[in-house]
Formats: sequence, structure tokens, C-alpha cells
Amino acid sequence: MGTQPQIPLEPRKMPVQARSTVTVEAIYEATFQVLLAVGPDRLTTTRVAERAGVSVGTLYQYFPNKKSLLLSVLEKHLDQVAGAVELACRRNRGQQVSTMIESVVEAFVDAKMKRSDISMALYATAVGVQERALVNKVGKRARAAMASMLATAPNTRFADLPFTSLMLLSAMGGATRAVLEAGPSPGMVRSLRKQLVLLCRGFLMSVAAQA
Amino acid sequence: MGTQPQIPLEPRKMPVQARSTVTVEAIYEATFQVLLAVGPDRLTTTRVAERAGVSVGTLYQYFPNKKSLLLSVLEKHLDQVAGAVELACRRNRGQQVSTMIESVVEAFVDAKMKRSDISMALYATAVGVQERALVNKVGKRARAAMASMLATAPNTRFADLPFTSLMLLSAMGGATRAVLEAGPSPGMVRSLRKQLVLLCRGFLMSVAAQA
DNA sequence: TAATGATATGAAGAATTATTCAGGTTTACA
DNA sequence: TGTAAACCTGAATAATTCTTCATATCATTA
Repeated sequence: MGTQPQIPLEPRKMPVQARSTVTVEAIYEATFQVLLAVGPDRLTTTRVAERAGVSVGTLYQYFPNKKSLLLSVLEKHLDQVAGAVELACRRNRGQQVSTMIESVVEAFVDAKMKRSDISMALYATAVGVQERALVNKVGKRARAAMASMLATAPNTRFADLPFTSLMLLSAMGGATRAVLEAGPSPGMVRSLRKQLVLLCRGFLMSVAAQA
Repeated sequence: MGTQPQIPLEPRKMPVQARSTVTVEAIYEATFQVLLAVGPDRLTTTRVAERAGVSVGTLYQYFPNKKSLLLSVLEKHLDQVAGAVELACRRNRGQQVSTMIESVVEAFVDAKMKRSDISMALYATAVGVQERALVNKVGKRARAAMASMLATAPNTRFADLPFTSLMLLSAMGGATRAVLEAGPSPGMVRSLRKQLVLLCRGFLMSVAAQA
């Protein structure tokens, strides 16, 4: 029961020459594509390497094992999204709540939709214990940024800022995922942006009214 | 590209005697437990059978393959949640929007929390193509019920009822998942209920104000 | 209680797949 | 141009895991 066998997860070696940088990038991209094409169950390291146009051995030169590959790929994407949210939060300190929400929603949806295929592919990997820990760690960053921004809103106090931030971000995440998985037509994405703003704004007004 | 090898997914045989009903139930329960204990990657049919106190052969008497086992288990849970939402929607036709929301949120959270361990374990299985198709099918039922209820609200018209329902349910799902994965203390669950009502109410008021 | 169908067993087969490593090729640079 | 380091290759290995089936036990009913 319990303690996982400790397997290394850090990248085995950093690329130094130009060609290996290309290789690693190709491996990342191939991982997304295989994930989308055959799903996480039938993703094999050989398949990824094949798709990337390199041999399996090469893959294992940069990733010590399959799990580390998937974790790296996930981390890269989460980092981008969290980064976008943090930036938006920093830029909107002291603004009206309404403006805050518009900016953060825009940043979040943009980050997700920039490569919606990647976003979708990765839902399938955020499944194990370590993956969820990663999601949680990065999520924490985003929530902290959100809470810290909301604290600077003029004429408004929120009772439980950490929980409020959790609600906002997880609701945004849930709705975005649903739209992505419904097959994101441009029209749907436009609706999502609009409605997400309404959702968050409405929520914050209700919460503020309570306090 | 694409067409999966057609593997049978329907249960192989229905239990007829009492003891086999017990067996199948034990297999379901064991599946949840293994899923929670070791995660989806290291879930094997042998492990599930072991945990259930039966032999692998017995498992394969009722499920033609591993995938069908996981799909059955997922379907069972989704059905319960969707059923609870549908019931709440049917019972609240013609009520005030505020009442509608309170009832549906209560039904949804109750259904999820009744066996929160199962809810959590199953996030890990809703990952492949067929699994997502199932989630979508059941989700559609819930959204239809929601839309149909909202259409009966007095003094209120919603512009895009299907999309509004999607937003509501997916936001509820997202927030609930976040709380579950944060380790659902009783206090957090209480907050979730309250805040979910605020979230949905605020959203619907904003949407109605737009129209 | 005899017979028939339902249920259970678990070792063995077949297939898949993660990972290694010994030996190549290419690049940087002294 | 020589050489050391970086990089790449892919067949072979080792391990895991799904699934079957021949055999055995239990339940029902005539």
C-alpha cells in the first residue's frame, strides 16, 4: 500500500547543440499528436519517437522514462496558462472588478485556445497522482495571483478570497474544458468568452453582496 | 488514421443467481478501490479480481475485457448523477430561478459527495475517446433537463438556453472537481454548496439582464 | 438424488511495451 | 585535420499484463 517506487522524473540531459533542441521540440510535438491520435492508453514511447522522426533511444536520452515525458509535456502547458493568468492579474491590480474579470478571462481563454489541440490532448494525462500534484501546484500559483489582484479592488471586500479564487478558476476551467470537448467552433469560443465574463462577474457581485 | 479495432464492450453475461450478483458488485467496488489505491495506469484485471476476492476468470465472465469494465463502472456513476439532476429539474419546473438553482445544486453536490471516493476515482477513467463519448451522452441528458426547467421560469427569458445550461453544469462540475481534489473537508463542501448557488444565481441574473 | 446450467478457478499463452546499450554519425574547435 | 564530445540508432531484453480454457464446484429443479 502506498509509497510509489521512486523513479527519476527530471530530464536526463539538456540539449546543447541546435539539432538536439530541434529533436526535443519534435518529441514534445509528437507527444501531443500521438495523444490526440490514439489516446493515452495506446501511447507508446516507440510511437512517439517514430512520429517525431527519431529513434526510441534518442527519446530516452532526454527523458529517463515515459512518465517523465508526459509530466514534462504537461508542465510546459500548465506553466504557460498559469503565466498568462498571473500576468493579467499583475496588470490589473487596482482596477474595477469588472475590468479585472474581463482581462483574466481573456488571458485564460487565449492561453487555452492558442493551441486548443494541446489543451485537449493533455486532459488525458492529468490523471495520476503526480500529475494531479503538478496541476495543483500550478493551480495554486494562479489562485494566489487572482486573490492578490482581487484584494486591490476599490470599494469591495471579499470574505474568503482563497476560496473565491478557487471557485472562479475552477469554474472557468470546467466550462472551457466542456466547450473544448464539444468541438470548439469559433462561434462557441466567442460565446464562451462572453458567458465566462458574465459568470465570473455575476458570482463576484453575489459574493460581495453577501459580505 | 482512426477507426479503432472493434472490441465488444457490452457485459458478457448478466448475473442470474444471487451469488453472482454479489460477485459483480464486489468487482465494481474493487475497481474503485484499485483505482484509488494505485491509479489507472497500474490497475490490472488481476489486481481488481484479487481485491474483489474472486479469480480473474470470474471477472472475464461478466466483462469481455478491461475497457468494458472501466466503462461500465463509469456509466453507473454518471447515470446516478445525471438521474439526480434530472429529478431535481423535473420537480422544480415553474419555480423561481433562485429556487431552481438551489435544488439542482443540492442534488448535484449530494450525488457527487454521496461516494466522493468514487467520484474522484472515476476522473481518472474519463480519458479515452469512448469514455468521453459516454460523458458527453450523459451530460447531454442533464443539460436538456436543465434547459427544459429553466424555460418554465416565470418572468424570465434566456437567450441561448442550451449554451447557458452547458455553462452552468460544466462550471458546477469544474468547481466540484477542484474541491474534491483539494481534499474535501466537511467545511469545504459546505462552502462549495453555498458558493455554487451564488455562482449559478449570479450568472443567470447577468444573462437575464443581457436579454 | 440425478442432471443441467450457472458460477468459479488460475496456470499458461500470446502479445505488447518500456528500457538498455554497444556501436555508429555528426558537430565543435584546437 | 584530428579528436573529443554530443548526438543518434534500433535490435534485443526483460517485464508486465490481458485473456483464454480446461476443469471443478455450487444451485436448482424435476
